[in-house]
Amino acid sequence: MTRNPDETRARLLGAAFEEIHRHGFQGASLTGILARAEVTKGAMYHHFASKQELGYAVVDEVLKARLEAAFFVPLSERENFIDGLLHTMAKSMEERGAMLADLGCPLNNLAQEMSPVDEGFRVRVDRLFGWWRDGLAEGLRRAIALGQVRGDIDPEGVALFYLAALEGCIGLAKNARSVEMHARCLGVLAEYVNGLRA
Amino acid sequence: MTRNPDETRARLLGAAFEEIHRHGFQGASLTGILARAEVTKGAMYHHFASKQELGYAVVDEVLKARLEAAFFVPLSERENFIDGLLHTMAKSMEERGAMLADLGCPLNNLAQEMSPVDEGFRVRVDRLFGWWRDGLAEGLRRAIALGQVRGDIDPEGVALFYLAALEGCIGLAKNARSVEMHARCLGVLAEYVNGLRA
DNA sequence: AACAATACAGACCGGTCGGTATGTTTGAGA
DNA sequence: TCTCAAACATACCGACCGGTCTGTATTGTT
Repeated sequence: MTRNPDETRARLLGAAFEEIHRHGFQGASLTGILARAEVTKGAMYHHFASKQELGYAVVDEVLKARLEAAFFVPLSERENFIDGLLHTMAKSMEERGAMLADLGCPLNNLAQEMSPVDEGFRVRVDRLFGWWRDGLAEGLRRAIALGQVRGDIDPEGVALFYLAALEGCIGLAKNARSVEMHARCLGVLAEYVNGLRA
Repeated sequence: MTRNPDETRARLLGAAFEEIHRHGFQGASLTGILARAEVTKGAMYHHFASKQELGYAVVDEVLKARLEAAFFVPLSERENFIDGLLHTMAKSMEERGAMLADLGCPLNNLAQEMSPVDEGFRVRVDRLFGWWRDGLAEGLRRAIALGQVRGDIDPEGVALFYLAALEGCIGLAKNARSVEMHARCLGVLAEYVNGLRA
């Protein structure tokens, strides 16, 4: 058996991400994570000090990378900011719509479950939400300067509201197990976003 | 020791609600619930068949009553629907703002945690969300007929979006542990709601 | 080749979990 | 007053939890 510590670590992170996404952090058992990763307990405790530290690493590494791929990258694929924003919504809908309606947003799931329970999770998730929000607000500010977006709006407030609405749509759709509800909710959000154009 | 089965049951429901609100259903231990309720395990298993059934009863009874008190009642305290809606937001903000920014919305917490894990919870929570959404949509339809709200909107879609945004605001504020963020997010939502006026 | 240090493997541990079995007390109806 | 079901109380159970411990195999270093 050839060894590959980096791959072992990556497999643990991937398996932990999926188990946590499905069962929540508290509901995810170490045994389940290890089985999915096909890694033994000894290996896992060699790479991570505890289940908690493994969870933290999932936020810092896996969730961060996913957020970048799902938001920042597609956003930059359009010249116009509003077009870019609508593009991120459409793309995530077609690429991960079923998954989102089924299991919800991994980041927000963790936020809702862990923020009252574990400060370490709360801070880490808050960092990612802050990054996301700042990206939105900054984009809005630039778009206002470029005359793409109305100048009478508060960029920070709208960024916050957009994020809230987006996560809310995913959350409701997840509870209803309905991609159709997800699409419908995003449709109204898209109207709101279009209403921001100058 | 005088006996009072109804009160015992009510105490169990109340304690379960609070423990679940703080730790989530999976994270809430029976022991903790029993300690808070000052009720023994025997008494609890006399009134409820399992922890799951206790949780179901919390949704069907406690959460339902709270939703009625927090939404349907204040909504009907204003003639104009938009005024009523803003009134529910203001009232819940001032009466439960700290609690919401701390622990979030009990109904949505349960939705996010349990819907992928337990179909019984999912269905029950979905029932309450449906009730809420229908109340909003029906109110919007009547308000349109009364000329209070623009006629070019889709009542069901807006109702869904409003609910999503509201829950999203609470969720983000909870993760940030910030009543100020909660207020700010609700402020933008209030602008949106005001924009619905005819 | 010798030696560490790293990377695992897996048995084992104490504790807590939800749940049960059995016994006792209480109070309403006959 | 007697009876019996309802309303509790408590000791206990097996399962599973996260975590540890000891041992072993692999790999880079000298």
